[in-house]
Amino acid sequence: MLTRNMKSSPSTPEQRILAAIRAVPRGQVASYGAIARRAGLPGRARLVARILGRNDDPTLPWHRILRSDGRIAFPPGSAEFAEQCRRLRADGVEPRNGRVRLPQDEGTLDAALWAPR
DNA sequence: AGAATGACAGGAA
DNA sequence: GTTCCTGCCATTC
Repeated sequence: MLTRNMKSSPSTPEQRILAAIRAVPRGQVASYGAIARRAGLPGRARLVARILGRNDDPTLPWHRILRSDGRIAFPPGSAEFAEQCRRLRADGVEPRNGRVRLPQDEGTLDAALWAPR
């Protein structure tokens, strides 16, 4: 088997974060912090942001990731902001003044179901 | 090595 | 319910 790094984890933090993002179903959203949690990296919300910024995979549902208060992370009026609104609507999610309603139990139930092994 | 930066979070005002 | 301010983490100057 391809053990890339003998003394580090089987999958890189980045890999797990990307997996957690891909796991968010259409019509649902999640915060940066929630993604980090599900990836087994609590407190690394800003790492999630960094990954997304560098990401180039068009199939990645990046638009489903929002700030903890449900607000879109891009500056209002920016092209990316508009694009994210558009893609959210395509998912059936209606952004209200740049924000959406996100799940109330992001840190509890999800964390349990996504608990790293 | 120290300071600045960023697709953030959480509690205070 | 919002806006502000401070704390955090990792990366880049």
